[in-house]
Amino acid sequence: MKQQLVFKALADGTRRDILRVLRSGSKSAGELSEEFSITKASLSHHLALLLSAELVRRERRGQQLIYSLNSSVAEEVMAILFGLFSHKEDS
Amino acid sequence: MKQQLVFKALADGTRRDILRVLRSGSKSAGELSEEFSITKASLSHHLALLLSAELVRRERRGQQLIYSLNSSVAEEVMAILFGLFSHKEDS
DNA sequence: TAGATATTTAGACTATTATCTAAATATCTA
DNA sequence: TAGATATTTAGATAATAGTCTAAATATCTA
Repeated sequence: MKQQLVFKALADGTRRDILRVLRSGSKSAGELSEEFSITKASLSHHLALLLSAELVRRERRGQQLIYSLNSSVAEEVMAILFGLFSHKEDS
Repeated sequence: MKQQLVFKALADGTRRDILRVLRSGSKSAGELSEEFSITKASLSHHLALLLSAELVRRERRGQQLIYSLNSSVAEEVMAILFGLFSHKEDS
């Protein structure tokens, strides 16, 4: 996991919102775009960043590209946060 | 806690490094600056962002300003990540 | 209180990022 | 295969962010 990519990806509110929307189930790019007031092109840009951070997965279903959460990376992020904030002598 | 401030603060590698350095104990701005190759002014800028996100605390000791971790915010961040990545029907 | 030390603030510059429109690519179906 | 649909990519633009130097502020001490 590339730490810098993950934290940059999480830094944007729209991208965090995308993750929240995907909590209720996988969605195509088009379905996702209905939830946001930005253009499909901008949304695609955000999805590309989430993908490169491996926070979401993508698979093609016919003409559609379906996006879904990749929860395993969340666990890694939390492990890093534990590392950032736990005092050294504590553990 | 202001989510946007926290995630923006964590998005920069230097700031994450500052948090890591502070794991081994509180440090003054000057002591911190010895660990980094940027100017004191730039470091001060990063510390201001970490402060505004409440990821660190600051107290004055004479001429020095001492910075230390604020671990409780880390727990909040992790709770948010759980929220972002856990599937809705799971819980 | 004057000078030294510690740190921040102000202002400028450059790089990165979020957004848009227009064009390109991929897939399906008649 | 032509046209329609779904999505991404390219290129441009405006806002944001990281860094620097120089100046300002706060505290200590002789």
